[in-house]
Amino acid sequence: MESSSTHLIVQALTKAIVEHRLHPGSKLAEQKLADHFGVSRTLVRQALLQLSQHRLVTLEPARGAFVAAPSVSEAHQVFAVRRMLESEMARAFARQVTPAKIKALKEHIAQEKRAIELEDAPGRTELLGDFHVRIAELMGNTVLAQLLGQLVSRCALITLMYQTTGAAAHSNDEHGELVRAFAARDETLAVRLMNEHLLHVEQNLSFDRKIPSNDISMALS
Amino acid sequence: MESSSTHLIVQALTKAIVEHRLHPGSKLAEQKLADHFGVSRTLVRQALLQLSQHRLVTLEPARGAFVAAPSVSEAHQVFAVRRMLESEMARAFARQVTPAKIKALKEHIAQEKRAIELEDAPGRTELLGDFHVRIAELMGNTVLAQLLGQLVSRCALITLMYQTTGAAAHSNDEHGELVRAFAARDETLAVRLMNEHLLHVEQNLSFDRKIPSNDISMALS
DNA sequence: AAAAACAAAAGTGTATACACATTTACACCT
DNA sequence: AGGTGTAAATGTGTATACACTTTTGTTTTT
Repeated sequence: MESSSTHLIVQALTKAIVEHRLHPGSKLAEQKLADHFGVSRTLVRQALLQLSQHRLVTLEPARGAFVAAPSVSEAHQVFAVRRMLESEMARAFARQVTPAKIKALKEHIAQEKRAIELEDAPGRTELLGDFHVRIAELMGNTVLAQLLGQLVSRCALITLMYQTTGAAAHSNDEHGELVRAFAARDETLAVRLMNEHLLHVEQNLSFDRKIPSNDISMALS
Repeated sequence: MESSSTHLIVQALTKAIVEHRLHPGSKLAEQKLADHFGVSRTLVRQALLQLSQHRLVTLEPARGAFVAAPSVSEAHQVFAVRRMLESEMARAFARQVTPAKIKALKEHIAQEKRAIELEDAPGRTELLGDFHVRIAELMGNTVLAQLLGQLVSRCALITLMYQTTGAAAHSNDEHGELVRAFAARDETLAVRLMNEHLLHVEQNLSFDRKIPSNDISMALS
């Protein structure tokens, strides 16, 4: 089993949704997607099914697939889960940190900074999210990394891509502080900083936004 | 979209896998399953795709679907994630506990005890796992509840159904202690107990087991 | 007799076909 | 004019068909 064509479609749609090129609520018609990707509806349906499991797409019986539009309550729940999971992840990471890992994170933060300075909004959103996944990867826990990856994607759908450059810079700063706490092996501080960081990100969400409709072929370029 | 037939198949297979009626490594041939459920391969494939996302099934390209056989390393990673997530869940729950919630948990524990006394192995495994999911539900965080549900399923695939009655009774006792800590609103104790409880469950795993092959129609009754 | 090669069988991967539900458009009635 | 009912069109849900790959069993070769 497992066709890589399906995976390509999943990735393309995930990217488009997370980068807000496809807006929440947009209809994802199977035949249109099939034409666009040059495959049959079969593969598109497989992809949509996967995306619905990732909660990036909602499926309505006999009506079709739509880009997910998480409720405010769901958004808060996702962030609550991230705080539970990631504050303890920070503790575990602080316990097993090495110079090489610190270096890797510092390099990641430098990349973030570059994307922010270039006002590359999609790039910086992805990088700011990946920072958290990267920590899990550096811990060698792929289960955690994958789980967190999904949560971060969901948050990206929630977070505004048009997050102010200021807010992005703030996140970047907090990542820096966090790494300093890791380097000092200060568990307690790392836990506190991670918690506060995620609270700040959540607070910066603006939950009052119009959802413009959108054309599939435009969004996928 | 969304056919409930597919969901029925997913549930039936999940139950069979979690209860170890289908053993890790068993081949899940599409046509055989299709015949058994009286549907076409299309729906079976959808179900298998979903199960592979839940990590209860692995898909090998052009070879087919097999009941997942998590490695020892993966098992430890899953438990590590559960400890991170659930210790903080315990803290949050202790903060927002009410008499009604305590009552609900006590009733659940009574059910566990009954299943253990009746030596109902599948029933007790499910109930012992559901205790953790129930806490998330009582917190009103459905995101957390669903996530935890998947992690618990994965653990059930890992845990032995033939877990000794003694180990099951031990888990049941620890659930009771945990609820007492909740009732006393003792955050710190609740966190510690949850951590220790999950460590005990993990330690009781026996990682050296033969995997007998199995017939699909037998297992699904 | 063991190994290699080949043919048949079984099974997966993708496309297409068709039944049914939903949406849309238009004519009809009030 | 506005609302209602009906028919066409559009789209989803499931089954089936067919190409291609893997497996299996048999024959051939050394």
